[in-house]
Parts: sequence; C-alpha cells; structure tokens
Amino acid sequence: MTYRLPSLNTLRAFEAAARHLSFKTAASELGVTAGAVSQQVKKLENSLGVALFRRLPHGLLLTREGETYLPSITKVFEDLTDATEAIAPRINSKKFRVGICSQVKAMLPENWPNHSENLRNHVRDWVETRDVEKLRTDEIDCLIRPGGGPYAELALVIIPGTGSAEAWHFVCKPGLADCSQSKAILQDLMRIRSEDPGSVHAVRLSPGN
Amino acid sequence: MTYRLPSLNTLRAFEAAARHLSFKTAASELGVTAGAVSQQVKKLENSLGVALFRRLPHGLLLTREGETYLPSITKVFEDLTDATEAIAPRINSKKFRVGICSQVKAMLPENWPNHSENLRNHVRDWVETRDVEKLRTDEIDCLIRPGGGPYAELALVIIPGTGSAEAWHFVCKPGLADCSQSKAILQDLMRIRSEDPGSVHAVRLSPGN
DNA sequence: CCGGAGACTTAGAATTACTAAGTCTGCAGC
DNA sequence: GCTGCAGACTTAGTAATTCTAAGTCTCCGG
Repeated sequence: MTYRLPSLNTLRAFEAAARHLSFKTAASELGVTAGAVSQQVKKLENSLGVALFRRLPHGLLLTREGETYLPSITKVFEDLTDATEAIAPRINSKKFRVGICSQVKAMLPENWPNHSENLRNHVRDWVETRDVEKLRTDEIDCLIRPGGGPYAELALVIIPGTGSAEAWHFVCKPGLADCSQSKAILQDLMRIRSEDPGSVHAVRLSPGN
Repeated sequence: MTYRLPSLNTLRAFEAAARHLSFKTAASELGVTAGAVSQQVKKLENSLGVALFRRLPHGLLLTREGETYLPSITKVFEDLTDATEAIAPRINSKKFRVGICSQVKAMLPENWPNHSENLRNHVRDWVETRDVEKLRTDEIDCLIRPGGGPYAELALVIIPGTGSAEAWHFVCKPGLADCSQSKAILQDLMRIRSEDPGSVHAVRLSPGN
C-alpha cells in the first residue's frame, strides 16, 4: 500500500497551467510567480519522465500525455475537495464573516471587501465590532482591530503599520489561521497597509498570545 | 476553479497513520521519523479545524471524521496512482532492473536486494555489468559502479565512500533519477556504505556529467 | 528593426519538513 | 508498588524544498 506519487504542489502547478495553457496566468491564480510554476511543472515532468507541455515562445500546448493527464488530475482535486468539505465544511467552503473595528474600517477602501474578486470569494460580510467574544460565540470567523489581547486559545497574526502607523491584529480560532480565507484577507490587508509591499511582513504568533 | 486543498504531504502522513493506527509504523513506511508524522498530521488537523485521531498513550484511534476521511483519501491516492501510471507506466509501476559492477556487488550484503522489504518492492533483479550502453538499450534501468563517466544525457548520483573507500556512481536516465525506485536503492546504498549515516551524503549532479 | 510577451535560468531568500533528543503517560512484569 | 518499555508529544536546530527577483532568449507585430 505504498503509493508512488508525484507531489501535490507540482500537480497543482500542472493543473492550473494546463487549464490556462499559460504559466503566467496559472501563476497569478496560484498566487506565485511564473518562474515558480515553471519550476514545479518541470519537476513533475522529470519525476514522470514524460513531457506534459510543448513550450512555444508565446504560450503552451499540451502533449498527448498532458492531454490525458489533465482530466484525471482535475477529478482528483475535485474528489479531494469534496472529501475534505465532507468532514470540515466550514473551513473549506464557507465564506468568512469578518469583524472589523471601526478604527480599522476607516482605513480600508470605501467598498471593502468588494474591491477584489479574490476577496469576495472568501468574505461573506463584515460587522463592525471589536469584541473578541464574538469569535467564541461563532458570530464572526475572524476579527481585525488595533492591538489588544491577550487572546488565549485564539490565533493572532500581527500586521505591522508602515512608519508610525499602529499595528493591526488579525484574530481567529487556531484552526482557521491557515485556511485560504484567512490568507486572502491577510494578503489584502498587507497590500493595503503598504504601497512598498516588500518591506512589511505579517508576524504570525502561536495560539495563546 | 481554485481548489482549497490540504497539502499532499500531510495527507500521506494521515493516510499511513490511519491505516496502521500508529505514527511509528506509518513513519517507517514513509521512511521518516515518528515525530515528522506527528507534526504533519497535526498540521492537517489544524488546517481542517477537525481532530482526526484520538491519541492514546499506546496508540491511536480515528475520530468519526477521521473514519470518514480515510477511505476517500485512500481512493484519491489510488486514482492518482492510476492516472499517473496511465501516462508514465514504467516509472511508477515497474520494478528496476539494476546493473551492478562486480566490484561493487562484492561489497553488498550476500542476499542483496532481498534483505529489505522496501528494496524488494523496487527492484526486480540485477545483472552483473558495468556497461553504460545497457541503459540506453533499456536492458537495465540503473547502473551502480565505481567512478567512470562522463555520462552524457544520463543522470548521475555520486555515493561517497567513508574514509579512503572509493566513491560509487549511480547512473540512470534523467527521468528516472527522482523516482521512488532510485530513491529506495540510493537510500539503501547510502546505509550500507556508512554505519555513521549522518556523515555521508549522496551528491546529485545534473544530467550530462 | 524595435518593443513586448511569455517562457527559461539562476542565485539567494524564505518557507517547510525532518531529525534528534528529551518529556510524559500508562501498561506489563516482577 | 516499582521499573522498564512503548508510543505519542515537544522543541530547537538543520536540511530540503519552494519561491522570488533579476536577467536571458525567442518570436511576433508594428
């Protein structure tokens, strides 16, 4: 029962690239650079010993093997998604209800979170609050506010301010800290806080800080 | 079409641990330490927000969610294996025919490669040869011999000797260098060459050296 | 003959996974 | 009741992988 499998990372890269027939577009879907996708796909092709794409100067074509492989891989990802949602529905399919302190809300774009398609996919709505208790009662899934805490039993990610601006705290249940919804929201907050995005990094702390 | 997926590494750890109901046994199947499996499973549980195991002092039990998840995950791995074998049959299902130079053979255990279950799973048989040409004619899948080369168009992994012992060369087609068969064989050779395994590392070179 | 788009390559940085060593808990044998 | 053992857990440090950034190449269109 020892499976010999290519790594999921390389398969995701392949699947996205094959759907778009473009490393660049795939990269933006996956939130990485085109070089990363290129490397992952090459790694997959090496491990299989089979070329999946024909590289053209302006895009990609699937080889016969790639053409055969794509639908199977897509189905595997769908099955995996279904299986995962069956046991952890909230995490995987539900959009977040976001609590935002008014002070922070004032610094977000007018139409947040509807300014970005990606964010709309991850956020159901938001309520103005700074009450951590609403996390425990499940009224909200995450909370964004200026400092505070400690947040025993909750996960905290600190979003530093640029210059003298105050840091923000992103708080949620520990199981939600690494899910895609949290990541999308954090990424957007980071972007908003810094037009020099290279210089600011969120600081992630363990639960209970 | 953006899937939200747990990482394959964590799923493999879960699947093996769930089948064996033991991190330790799973670890030995996967060729890592029990701590690594424990960490991976915990990471998966965190990302799902659901406990998959109940930890007992002397073993594991699946939770209801784990019980539900296991068969789906097993099936996903099987489907993935099938899909992969359909486009790259040789790499994924066939056992290797190994070429070994007599000089090296003399330094292997009497019953190599039948001394280890893992190795038996990856090696069909071996022939005494040092002829690189047999790789190109597909009579063998990999070749183990003392130095030599260059091996244009072939992949080479160098297995250093301890002390003054001569290094060995593991040569195969580029597409085969990273497959599980090669890995299993290399791992075993490394182990044989050093009872102080921490001090020796195979050196992997690009094709064409 | 340029300029742009997209794929490729590479070094180095960032992230992730693994090991090693030590802790804790309960069972089995004395 | 001790003592030894087995297996899971934790943590710090290391190893391996993945990603980015920056630069290259090739072809197409103007």
